[in-house]
Amino acid sequence: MKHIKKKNKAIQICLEARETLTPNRITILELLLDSEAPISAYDLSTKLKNKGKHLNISTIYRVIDFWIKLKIVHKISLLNKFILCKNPDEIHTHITNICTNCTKVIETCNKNMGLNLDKSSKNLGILLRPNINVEIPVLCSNCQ
Amino acid sequence: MKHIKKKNKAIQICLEARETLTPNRITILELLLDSEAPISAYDLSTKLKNKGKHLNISTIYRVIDFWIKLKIVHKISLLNKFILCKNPDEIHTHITNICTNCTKVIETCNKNMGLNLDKSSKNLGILLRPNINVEIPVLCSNCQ
DNA sequence: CACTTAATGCAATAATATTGCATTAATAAA
DNA sequence: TTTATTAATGCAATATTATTGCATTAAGTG
Repeated sequence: MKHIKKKNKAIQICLEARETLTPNRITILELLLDSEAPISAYDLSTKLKNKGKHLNISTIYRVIDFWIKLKIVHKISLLNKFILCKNPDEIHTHITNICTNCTKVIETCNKNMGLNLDKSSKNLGILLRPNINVEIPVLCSNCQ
Repeated sequence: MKHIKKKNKAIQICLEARETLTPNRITILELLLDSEAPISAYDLSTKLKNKGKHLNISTIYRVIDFWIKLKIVHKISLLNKFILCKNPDEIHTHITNICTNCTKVIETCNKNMGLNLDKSSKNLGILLRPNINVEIPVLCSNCQ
C-alpha cells in the first residue's frame, strides 16, 4: 500500500478528534486514496459494487461529509466531485487548480500561489476563514 | 429601470460578438438584472411561470450558457446558481466572495484581493486563463 | 447489562443538468 | 423573393447529484 502514510494521517486526525472510525469510513477513505483524480459519490458507489460491496448512496454522502468535516477531503464544486486533501494537517488556504480541459487537479497552497487574501478583509469588510479551499480553473502543463 | 446601463452593456457585447439577440435572451437577462443574489435555472423558470411566461428548462440553461459564453453571467459552482458579472467589459480575474452563512455575494477583482496568480505558472507549470472567475468562501460583514 | 448516542440502511424524492430529435425562426445565398 | 442553411427553441425523457425521514443496527457510556 503506497498511500499508507496518508491513510495513517487521516486515521490519526480522526482519532484525535474523538470520532468513530468505522469500516465504511475506512473503505471510502481507501477508495479516495486510490483515486488520483477527483471522484463523484456515485463513482464511489460503482467502485464498491464492483468489489461486491454495496453502500447506500446516502451513507456514501454521509461518509464523505464526515471526512470533509475533518478537512481530509475536499469537495471540488467545479466538478461535483471529491478528492483527498494533500496537506490535511496544515491549516492554510488550500488552492485547488483544476484543468478545465482534462480536469486534472494540482493542489497547492496560498504561499505558492501569490494569494494573500488578507487585504480583502479591509477593502470589503469580509472575513476569510482558516482552511478554506479555493478552486482555480487553469490549463495544466499537458493541455496548454 | 435602474439597471438600464448594465442591460445596454450586455446588449452591446452581444451585438459586437455578432450573436443573435432573441426575446428569450433578453427576458432571462432582465431576470438576472433584477436579482441581487445568485439565482438557479429552476428559480428563473419559476419566476417566468409567475409572469405567465413558460420556457423549457433546457432553453433556460441554453440561454444562461449563451450569456456565460459572452462573459456576462457567472456560474457560482459553490451554489449551483448564476449571477450577472459586475464588470463584463474588463478582462481580469474575477473574484466572487460568497458568504458561507447567508450566500450573499461580494464580487471584486484580483487587484482588490491581493491575488497575483501569475507566480503559480512558474511554480506549477500551469497556465491561468484571462477572465476566469474564482469563488472564495467567506463571512460577510453581517454574518461575522 | 441497560441506556444513550451515533452510524447505517432503505427508499423515496428533490434539485440540478443534459440529450436527441422535431419544429420554428433567423440569416445568407441564389 | 424564394430557397437553402444555420441557429434557436420546444418537448420530453433521462442523467446526474444530493437530501430526507424513518427504521434498524452498532458503538460508546455508566
